Order: sequence, then C-alpha cells, then structure tokens
Amino acid sequence: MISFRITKKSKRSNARLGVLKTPHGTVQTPAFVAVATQGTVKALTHDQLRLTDTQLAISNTFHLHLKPGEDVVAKHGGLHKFTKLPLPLMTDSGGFQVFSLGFGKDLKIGKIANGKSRIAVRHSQQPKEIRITDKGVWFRSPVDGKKLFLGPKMSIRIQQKLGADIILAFDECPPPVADYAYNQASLVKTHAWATVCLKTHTSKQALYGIVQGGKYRDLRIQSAKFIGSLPFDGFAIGGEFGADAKGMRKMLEWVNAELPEKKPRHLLGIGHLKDIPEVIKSGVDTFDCIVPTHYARHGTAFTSKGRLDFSKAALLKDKRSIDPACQCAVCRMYSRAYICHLVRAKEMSGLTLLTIHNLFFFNTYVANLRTAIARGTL
RNA sequence: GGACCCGUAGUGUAGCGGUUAACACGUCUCCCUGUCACGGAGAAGAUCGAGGGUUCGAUUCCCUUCGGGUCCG
Repeated sequence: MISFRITKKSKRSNARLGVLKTPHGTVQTPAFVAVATQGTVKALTHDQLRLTDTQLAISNTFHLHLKPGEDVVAKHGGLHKFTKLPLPLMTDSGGFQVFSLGFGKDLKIGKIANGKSRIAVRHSQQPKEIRITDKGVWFRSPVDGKKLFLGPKMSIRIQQKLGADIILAFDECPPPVADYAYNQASLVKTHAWATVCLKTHTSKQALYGIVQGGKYRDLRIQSAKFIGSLPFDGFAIGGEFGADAKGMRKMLEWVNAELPEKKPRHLLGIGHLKDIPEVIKSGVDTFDCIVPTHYARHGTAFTSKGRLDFSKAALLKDKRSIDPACQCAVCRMYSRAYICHLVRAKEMSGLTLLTIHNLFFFNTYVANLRTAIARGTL
C-alpha cells in the first residue's frame, strides 16, 4: 500500500508539497518520474541511476507483457526483485499503446497536437492495425505480429504479476486530433474499464484511475467527477492538454478541481521544462515524461541556458561542462567536447552521460520548485 | 612482355546513347511530451579520372593517356 500526505499547500497557486510513501521508498512530491518502459531507465545501470536523484520510475505493462512476459517477472518475485531497481515503481497500463500503436502510428503524431490541430479522427473511426472494442483492444504484436488482446481485466492481472507499487487503470488514450464525439464515446469505454479494473484488483498495490476527455472542458470535468468518485488510491490524468503550457495548466485545473484533494495525482507523459512549473501549479503531484531520457539518446542535453545539441560539431571545441551551473556527476567530470565526440562516434557512453545529466537536471529543477512551494513563492 | 578489370558527391557503390545522374553511410538544418540509442522530416554536395574521336546528342561506344588492381609469362 501507499500513503500520501500533503505537507503544504501554496497560497499563490494550486501547487502542493507532499510525501508519498510506498513499500519501496518515499517520494517527495511534486516529483518527476523517470520512464523505465522495459524495467530499466534506458542507457543507465542502477548505479548510474542513483546519480540522478530519481525518486520514482514507471515501467510499461504492454512492453513487459511482450518481453519477457509477466510470468517470467513473477517467477523472479516481481519487478523489484527481478530488476533490483532501487526505486518505487509504477506500471503504465498499456492504455497509451492504444494510441501510440493506433492513430499515433497511422497519423505519425504524438499525443500533443503541435501547431494546427486539425480534426482527423471522427466518431467510430478505427486505427488501421488495432481494433478498439467495448471490452478492450486487439493489438498486433510488434514483436511477432500475432494478435494480442489487452483489456482492463487483463491489464490489471498482468500488473499484479509485475508487482509495481502503483498500477494504473487501463484506459484509451484518444488522439489529439479526435473530434468531440470520438472523445465522448472513448470516455464511456475508459470509464467502464475503470470500474472493471477496480473489480479485478485484488493486490495491495495502489491502483490509480485515469481521467480522459481530450481538450473538451465538459468531458474533462465529467471524467474527473466520475473517476474521482471511485475508490481509487490515486488518480492519473491522461491524453492531450492543448498546445501550450498555459493552456495545459488551465485544462489540468478543470480536472484537479474535481479530484479528491487528499489523494495523489499523476500526470501521464508530460514534462518539457516549460510545462513543469505550470503542471505543478495546477496541483499535480507526480508526472512522468520521456523527454530527459529520450532526448539524451538523441544527443540533446537540457541546461539552464536552453538545449544543447551534442551532435553538432561546434561543441568539439567547447571545454566547458554541459552546464557550468549543474552539480551532477557528469558536469563535475566531463567536457562538452568529449561528450560531443562520444555522441558523434556513436559510443553508447555518450548517451549514458547525457541521460545522467538530463535526469539530474530535471530532478533538480523540480526540487527547486518544491523549495519554491515551501518558501511560498510558487 | 601478354591478357583483363576498375576509376561516378567526403566514403562505398548503382546506372544508362537522350529531360533536373540514383542509393547507402557521412555532413548540415529542423523535429521527436504515458519512449524509438541503432528514430522522423528536409537540405547541401559529382563539370560521371584526363585528352581526343564517333554521334543530332556520351557518364554510357571507340582511341590515347594517367592512376589503382587481378591473372599469365
């Protein structure tokens, strides 16, 4: 089981400080959650992960179901014993893969509609390679092409075998380009699945419900009220939130105003640096995002002065650390020039060093925001 | 001494008697918010070794030459 205690509420915003206790450790919130899809933070050993001040990580049900399979993990005693990850863990339910392997793949879009968000998905439309039904979703396995079903019951059963501290309800993440009617119908499924997840759930793991509703205010509020009324241990917020950080905060505030105040709130898949203060000010406690780790592996470092692209040869001349203002293990040791060389030479240690720095940078950034809440300035 | 092969963007290759010479890697620019290191989108970059000839037209055919290589003696 988990426990969550709010230690301070901001007077300037809806931000709050809290302590989230799990069987595998305590998390000071608001907290950034590292993505560990396959049971590892990509490019890092656990010792390296310790250098990043990461408090919590999220793995993925869909991916672990495919490889190595939940039964293998269960035979090793669950995710913590299997992976030895020295952190509290969450598992995502697979609901995002309904989008990413469906309309996301068809339309080559991410969950955030950048720029012009033309409606491209209408009511009762189906993605090409997967089929969304009232009971769940038929996928085609990216591993061997076989048909593969995942629904609320199955997702919870898998997540119980995986054994993370916090598990998530199975939802449908609708595409950002879906019209109102699509979102409305999708929400009916996500809500029905939420109740199935609760009924299926028998473990002591914390189970979070998921709020959807797209960019539509009435649907977001309806979803937050319904999901918030159910006996979940916490709540996650999924889907899209418009194109900019300010709009995102507004949408999150619609939702957070309806959710039970004392339970933890997790925001799924958001976390560019510019978004983070807004997300926290909206009253979110934890949020995961691929950005620091994923961008690191594509050669980009985040710094107090903006992004740095280490694939650019110009950095070969630069003797400074990634960010002279950063205290991470990488910035205390390595030069931009060397890291740039490693990235350009496609040495994996380059990606590792950037991952360590980026995660530390994000965690420090959030730690500073916690301090700001404590001081009453956020 | 004889026979033959090759020489096309930074690199490795494809190609054909006829509009803006193709591909891969590399380079450069941009993009990647519940992940994809081995990703996405664009751009730049070649007087097709040199000289001559045949032809309406040659990177493509012929000759010479230079450079690299293989085999025989």
